Amino acid sequence: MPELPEVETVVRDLTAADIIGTTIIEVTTNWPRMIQNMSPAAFAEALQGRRITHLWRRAKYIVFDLDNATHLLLHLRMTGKLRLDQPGDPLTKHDHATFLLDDGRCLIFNDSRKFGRLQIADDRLQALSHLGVEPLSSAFTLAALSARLSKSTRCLKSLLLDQSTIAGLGNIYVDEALWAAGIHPQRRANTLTGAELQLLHRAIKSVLRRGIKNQGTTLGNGEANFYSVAGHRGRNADALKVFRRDGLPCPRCHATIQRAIVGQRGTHFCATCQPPRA
DNA sequence: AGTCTTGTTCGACT
DNA sequence: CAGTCGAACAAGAC
Repeated sequence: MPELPEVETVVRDLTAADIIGTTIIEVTTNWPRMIQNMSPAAFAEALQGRRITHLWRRAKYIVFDLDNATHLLLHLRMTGKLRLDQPGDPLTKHDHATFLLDDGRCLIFNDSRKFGRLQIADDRLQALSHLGVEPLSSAFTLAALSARLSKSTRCLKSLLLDQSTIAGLGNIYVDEALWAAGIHPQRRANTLTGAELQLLHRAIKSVLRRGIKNQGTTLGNGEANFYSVAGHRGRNADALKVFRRDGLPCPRCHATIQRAIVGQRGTHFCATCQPPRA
């Protein structure tokens, strides 16, 4: 599933494909609910003739800055994918939006589960204001993490998945970070010790940086998996220590990795390295 | 055929 | 009221 490292990989691939500087000529969509706050006709009209001036990521959002100071926000949710087609390439199943560019290429948004969302924002700061701190930015300090966690009685994993706390973590990287830090996912957030907060702070940055370096995590071969712009797979699956490895030995202590449902999400951990209580 | 999965939003509960 | 929790969304994988 696209989390921060996967979305960052998509943005880098689009940038490398020289999408910045192109102009959107024509827009088609076929699933009205994927466009937020706007009719499909208004959405197409807002984009046609607009030049893409910059491209960047905030949390799991892809942001296209446009030449009239508006922004196209795209969230891939669980199964959204982008690809760049050459003229004449056929559409495929689950292609839900097309953006014809002035160089003849076509940016295609494909999403088998239709959970992905597109949005036009006049004010990007307001549109993204619900998001918490960017975990690879200088604002993500140990003090910032400690302040947020110490104010909550919530189960730690649920709080880390909350995008208004730390923006960009998802199920894979939360499980990996908690294993790296040696902290049980069901600990209450405000019960972490100073030493545990420091371990978690380092672990979050570490697993995300490694995910980006490996160009994202692609598990299995189904279409629900992550594929970046050129259709290439991420290499980070080999770096995972616990995610979807239940029943296999823990890489650190060789105890069997457990799976449980925490906050309605499949959760993988080592009960020996990550004891229930500190 | 039925269950599970996933990120985010929204409504309900405490 | 604020914080927390769980249902809902959609459709492929198994």
